[in-house]
Amino acid sequence: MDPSDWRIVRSTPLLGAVSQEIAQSLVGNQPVSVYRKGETLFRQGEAADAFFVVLGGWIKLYRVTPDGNEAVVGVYRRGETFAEAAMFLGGRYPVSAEVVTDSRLLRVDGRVLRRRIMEQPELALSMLASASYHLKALVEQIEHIKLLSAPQRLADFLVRLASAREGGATIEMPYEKALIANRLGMKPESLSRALAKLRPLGVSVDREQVSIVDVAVLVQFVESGDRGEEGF
Amino acid sequence: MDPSDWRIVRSTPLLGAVSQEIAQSLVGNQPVSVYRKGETLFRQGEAADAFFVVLGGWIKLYRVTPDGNEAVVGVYRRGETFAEAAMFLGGRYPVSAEVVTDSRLLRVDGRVLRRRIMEQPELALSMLASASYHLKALVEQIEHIKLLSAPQRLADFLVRLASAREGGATIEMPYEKALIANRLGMKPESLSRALAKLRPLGVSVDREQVSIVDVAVLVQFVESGDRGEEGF
DNA sequence: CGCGGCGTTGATCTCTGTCAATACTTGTGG
DNA sequence: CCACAAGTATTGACAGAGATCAACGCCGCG
Repeated sequence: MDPSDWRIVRSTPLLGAVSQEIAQSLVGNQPVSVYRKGETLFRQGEAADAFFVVLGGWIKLYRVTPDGNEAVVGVYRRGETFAEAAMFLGGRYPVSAEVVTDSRLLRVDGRVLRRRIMEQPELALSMLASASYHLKALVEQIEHIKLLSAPQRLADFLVRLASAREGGATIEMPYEKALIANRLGMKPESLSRALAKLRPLGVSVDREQVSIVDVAVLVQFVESGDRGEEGF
Repeated sequence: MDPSDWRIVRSTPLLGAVSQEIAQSLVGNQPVSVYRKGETLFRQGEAADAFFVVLGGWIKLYRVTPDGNEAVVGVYRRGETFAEAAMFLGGRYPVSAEVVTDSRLLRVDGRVLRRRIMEQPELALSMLASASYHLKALVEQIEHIKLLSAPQRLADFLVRLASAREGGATIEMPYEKALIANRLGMKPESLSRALAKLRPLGVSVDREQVSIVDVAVLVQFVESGDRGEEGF
C-alpha cells in the first residue's frame, strides 16, 4: 500500500474518523488485493469474515432470487467501504459481491475488527456512522425507485457522477450499461430510451462519454414532479 | 413501564443482547410515551437526538420529495426499534416518522446512548447488529420492488404477517390499505387488484380479515418467476 | 474477415397509474 | 333513529411507462 492508497483509506467515512493508530492497526500491514473483472468476492449466505475498502475499480453488491434473477443494490468505487455491517448480523453476508472492473481492494479481517471495537469504542462510533451512511443510501434508493420515472433516475445518476449542481460537465460511464440499468431498476433497453429522453435537456452521448450542457437543468428535471413534457 | 413492557424491550435485537444493567440504564427509568394516530415523531432533516422502542402500535418511516409525494421505507411494530443509527450520521434523521395507529413508545436519549457506548463496547456490537438488521431489511425491500410484481409483493407481505411457511392462516390487516400499498410500492387501487389476483391462490378477504388456505401456495407464487397463470 | 458481445431501435404487450364513479363505514347532528 | 357527510375501499375505463421480443449496427478481437 503506497501513500496515495493510504490517503484513500483515510478519506473513507469509516477509517478516516478514527485515530491514526487504529486505522493503522486495522489495515496497515494488509497487502493490497488485485481482482479481475468478473471475480466473486463473496456470495449471499456465506460467513461474513471480512469487509472491504475500494482503492480502485468498481464492485457491485446484488441479490439473487430463487429463479436466478438479480437485483443490484449498490455499486461501490474508490474511497468507499462495503460489507462492514454484515459481520454483525449472524455473521452472514445478506448480498453477493462481484468485481465489475479490474480492481484494487483492501480486505479487513472481521476478527481483528471485533477485537479492536471491544478495545476502542470510538471505532464503534465510526462503524455506526458508516452503517448510517449505507442506510441513508438505501433509503434514498427506495425513494427513487418508488417515486421517480426511469429518465429521472438516470438524470439523478448523472448528476451524482458529475458531482456538481450546475454548469456544464463531461463524464464517463463508469461501467457497463447493463449494470447501470440494473442499479437504476430498469432494463438496458429502457436505459437507452431514457438517455434519448434526456437529449432535449442538454445531454449528449458519444460512446462512454456523456456531455451535459447544464447540470442544473437535470437537477430541476429530477426535482419537478412532472415528466419533462416542456423541455424541447 | 410494567413487566410485560420490559419483556418486549428485552426481545429487541438491540436491547436483548446486552446485559441487564446496560439495558436498565438506557431505558429503565424512561416513562412510556403514548401517541395518537397521526402524530409526527420527527421530520427528515431534524437533529437526531433519540431513538425509539415500539411497545405497541405501528409507526411508519417515510421520505417526502420536494413536490410533496411520500415513499414509505419502513413500518415498525411491537418489539422493534427504529432510528438507532440516525444519530451517528451528522446527527440528522434521514426520514420522517409518523404514528399510524395509537401507540406506546419508549424514547431513548441519544446522548446517554453515546456515553454508554464509549463505556460498554458490547453495547456497540449490539448497535451494529441492529443497524445490520435494518440494512438487510432495506436491501430485501429493494430486491422486492425491482424483481417482483405487485401481487407477488403482496403475497410476500401476507406470508410475513402469517409468520408461517405452510398451512392455513387467518390474519388481520394491521393498518390502512393505503399505507400497505405505499409500503409495497404501489397505489391503493393496485393493492385491491393484487388482492383479487391472489383469490385463485386461496386468499379471501372480509373487511380486515384475510384468510389463506395454504401459505405454502403463496410462498411458491412469490418464488416462482412466473405470474401465476396456473393457480386455479 | 468473421464472430461475439454490447448497445440501440422498433413493434407490441402487459402492468400499473390515473381518473372517475360507486359502495361501504363511521361519526355527527337533527 | 335516521339522514347525511367524510373518509376509505372497490371497480371500471383508459393511458402511459416500461418490459419483452426481435432485428440491426457497432466495435474489438482472434
